[in-house]
Amino acid sequence: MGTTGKRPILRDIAARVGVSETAASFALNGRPGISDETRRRVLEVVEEMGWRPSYAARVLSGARSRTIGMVLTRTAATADSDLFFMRLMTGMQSVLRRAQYGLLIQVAETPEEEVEVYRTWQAERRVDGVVLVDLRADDPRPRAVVDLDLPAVLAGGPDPDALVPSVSIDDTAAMTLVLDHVRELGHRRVAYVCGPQDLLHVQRRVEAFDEAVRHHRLQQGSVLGTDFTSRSAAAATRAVLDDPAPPTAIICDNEVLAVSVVATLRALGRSIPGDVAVISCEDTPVCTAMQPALTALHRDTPGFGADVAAHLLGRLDGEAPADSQEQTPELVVRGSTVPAPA
Amino acid sequence: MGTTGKRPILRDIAARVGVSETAASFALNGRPGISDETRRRVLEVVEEMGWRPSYAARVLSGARSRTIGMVLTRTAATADSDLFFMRLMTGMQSVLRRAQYGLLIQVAETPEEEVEVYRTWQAERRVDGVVLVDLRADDPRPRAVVDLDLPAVLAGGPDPDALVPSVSIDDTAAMTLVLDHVRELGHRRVAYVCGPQDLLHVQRRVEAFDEAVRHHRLQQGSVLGTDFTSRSAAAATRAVLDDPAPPTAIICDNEVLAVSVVATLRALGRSIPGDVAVISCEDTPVCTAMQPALTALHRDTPGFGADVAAHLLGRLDGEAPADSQEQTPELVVRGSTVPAPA
DNA sequence: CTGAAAGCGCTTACAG
DNA sequence: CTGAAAGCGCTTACAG
Repeated sequence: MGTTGKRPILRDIAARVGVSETAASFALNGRPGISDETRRRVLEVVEEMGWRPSYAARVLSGARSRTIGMVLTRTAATADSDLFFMRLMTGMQSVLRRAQYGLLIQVAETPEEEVEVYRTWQAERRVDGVVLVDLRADDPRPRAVVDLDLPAVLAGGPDPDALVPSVSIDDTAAMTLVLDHVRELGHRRVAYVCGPQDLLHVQRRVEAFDEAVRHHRLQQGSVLGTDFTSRSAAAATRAVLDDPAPPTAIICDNEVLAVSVVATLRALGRSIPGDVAVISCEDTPVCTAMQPALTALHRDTPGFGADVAAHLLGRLDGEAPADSQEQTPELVVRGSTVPAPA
Repeated sequence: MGTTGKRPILRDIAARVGVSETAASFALNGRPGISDETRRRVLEVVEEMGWRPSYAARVLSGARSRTIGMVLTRTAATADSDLFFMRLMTGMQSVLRRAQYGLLIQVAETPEEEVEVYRTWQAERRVDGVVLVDLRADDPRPRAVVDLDLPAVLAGGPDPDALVPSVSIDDTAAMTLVLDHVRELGHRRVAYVCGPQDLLHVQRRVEAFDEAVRHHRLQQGSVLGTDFTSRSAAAATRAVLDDPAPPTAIICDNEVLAVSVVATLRALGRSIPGDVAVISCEDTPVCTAMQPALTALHRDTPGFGADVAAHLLGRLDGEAPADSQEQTPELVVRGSTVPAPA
């Protein structure tokens, strides 16, 4: 038993004020033709009776659902991508909240299941738009949302087929930043421990890495694929250190990989950064807590989420689809590449 | 322009089949009084025309919203709690998805703002129930959801006022597990680096720790509060090691604190586990990637989320409110407390 | 400036 | 076994 009696409806408000339901509705929605006095009284009674519009009724009579959907397809889930999602969501919320939008979350197991969720959401008119993440090669999702007429924005693009507008991070520039730092320190043999290459953002980074290696004629530039697990990163590290000319710097796609690489190097008797420098392409609290702290690419993921949400809301308000670009992440140099002055 | 024409409504289905809208509705909702043949034809045409019920229309005519709400209040946000939330959400989804429920997420900045979100959700009939997390001392939320008549379940309880049923982890048993392990290894001086003590689950662990220290007459049992940041954990570690009889084992509330404690110990020239053993009360990929790997309390957070969701759905189906208890986390012993045999 | 009426797309008593 | 009608709680042309 709550303290609330029966929930008031608009009719109750109108009756209490002594006007028609139409008048009350107009007053609330700021439409013309209502005297200031009436408007004031309506708002007063609404406040007094604690009325709030029924969401379903509003949507049924044509209003937007004021909900954005996001599906997380948990293939290769990692702690690191979990962090990324949380930050993305938090950032999106900062914008959505102001616009009175909610965020509907669904977890799927395959891209096909994810597409099915979009189909349902659109058919039910349950969301106004969706945010796509982790695009892969030959991903069915952009085509699907276009066919469904479901407004969408890609968080981390671009979409190679240009079907869905995106908010992108310049992966090439980010990788260049890392390699410039490494080269300036004099390293000529560099390895890159990356994630699964069917992820387009991994692909872009690998291409940028390869390109830089060629351009600067580095002596070594191995790309070591992993499935984002510590185990695979450890195996990759052991393998590459067997090389007669092993790398003196190792770039890691994220923090979990970096922590594993560091541990493996130590187990093999290598010191950091003395023997091998290590860089993480993702900055998390663990990077600063380690000893030495990890040099890392730092990006403002909540800010990224905010931009993604703003972009999508803009589209819903009729803005033309357009790709936008985030600021390049910044490189935070720490002890894993440059020893602290004694 | 999608490939879809106009979205069909139930009337179109009924017309196509040649029955009344009522008949079509009854057929779809498995109500009696419809011939098998009619039912079959309705389902056939629904499939053929790709009809799905309008969410808003259904809710407006009395159906449940089939949505569960969860508000994250980001006071003292840490990477670790982000991981926890993601896993909780993922686990909840595994149950919600099967029940055709969605999860609506909102981020708030204060408990008061969180309560306001509940008020709005309930007034709009936007969710059927909510999941509460991170209860604090004198938390306004249990009272609020009760007053709002909003079904709720507390993830990680119990609620001291018993207003809201909970799914709990036995924090006392978990802490006992850790201390038993540490005592078996012969440690008599133990410190506990914990989170903010206004969090009830932290409070419960601290009490269990204190109790065990008294009961087993340990020589030292310092509780070191932190705000969950690496910085505060480092400071706490330095401080306690200045003690004339410093701890030989340090228990940490989570992985971020543990990583920081390990780094600080190393910086002070202490070896792990030789000089000091370290335990994390939260197991994440970083715990296994470190060298030595961290002994940690491992719990099945997705499973916990699944139980929480099932509990809430049960309440919505009329089950009596009841507290339930999760399995005690298990202790995974690794190199940070016991050196690997050479 | 305001009111009576229809409509959004379902569900569900109530008659037949 | 089936149909006509009312209702959920809003919004919005359309008359006055």
